Amino acid sequence: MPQVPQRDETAMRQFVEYMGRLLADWGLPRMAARVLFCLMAAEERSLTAGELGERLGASPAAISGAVRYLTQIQMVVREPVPGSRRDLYRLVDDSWYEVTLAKMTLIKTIADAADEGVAAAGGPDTVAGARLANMRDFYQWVQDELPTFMDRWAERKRRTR
Amino acid sequence: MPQVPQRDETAMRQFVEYMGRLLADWGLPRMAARVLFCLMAAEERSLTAGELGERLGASPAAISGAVRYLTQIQMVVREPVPGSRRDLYRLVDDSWYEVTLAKMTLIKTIADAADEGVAAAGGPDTVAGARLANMRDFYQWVQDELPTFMDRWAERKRRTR
DNA sequence: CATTCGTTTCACAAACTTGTGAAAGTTCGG
DNA sequence: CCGAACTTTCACAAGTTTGTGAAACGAATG
Repeated sequence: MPQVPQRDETAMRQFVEYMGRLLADWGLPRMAARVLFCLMAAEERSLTAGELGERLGASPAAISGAVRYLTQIQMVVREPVPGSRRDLYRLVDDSWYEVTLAKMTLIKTIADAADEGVAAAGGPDTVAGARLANMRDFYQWVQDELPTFMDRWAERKRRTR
Repeated sequence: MPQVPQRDETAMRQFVEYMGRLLADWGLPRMAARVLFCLMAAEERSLTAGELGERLGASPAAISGAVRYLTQIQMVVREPVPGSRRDLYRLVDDSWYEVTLAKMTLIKTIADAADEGVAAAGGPDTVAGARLANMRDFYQWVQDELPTFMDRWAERKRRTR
């Protein structure tokens, strides 16, 4: 007889902490990353600030700051519950797809900055200018190709659904 | 008569600082980022530690730490000069392409971690498990597509050369 | 073999991040 | 309205990161 899938709470807590650390390296504030994966790991569709604090062993203040950040970058939505003081926090669908796209805006910034550098160097025919132009072209190209790249994921997901 | 391209030292110094800050946000140690762009911005093919320190207004100690880091991640090579105490530091060609690829290994790590999460959640048929499986699939797909993506850049560069 | 120039190492100081406790603010229930 | 339940804000403490000065180290030169 097949074993019914069993949730392993201990492993889950470890997972949340590990993933939190990974995404902290990626640039998210640490507590925000932990809250994010607490939501990812929850069987519930949404959690209150109190529940988050309890599960993570963090103070209400820390949770407050974290969810503010996460709603700011649109990975989490706040859902006020009518007739209650608690707000519910829910993950935004496809937020991973979105946040990865958002991260990529930095690439455009880098390409633009490199272009400034080319000008300051005295144009692309100087030694430094050529180096910088090369860098600019690479990141510009990545920037241009990204939308198509991401569309392919949307396409694939549509097909396998 | 066309104006000869003129290097603007002031703009260049600003560019180095600005780009340094951008890449510090990207995850590089700040001083390493500044050294990197000091090299990018130089007309010379390579610079000594002393020159780097002078141009950046940083101590020898700081330069030492920064170049150690940069050689570690293979964005810079140290070229000892025979019959001299000074080492020269030179940018590695195509290092931007390379470093971007290297950055992407984190994606694989994230996909693997997400897969652990699916198991801990009790499989992809649980609510949390399905969420995590979705995340895993996205990053796994990106990971799989990246080599092809980067090959297209190499291809394009070959054509436009 | 001593001197000098250049680089590296180490301990410490300054600045920044991050999370907590406590108090204030808000919203619902009586 | 008053009290209770949550949440947010703020000042501060703890932990990290980052760069400096000083001393040690190593290599070339006379």
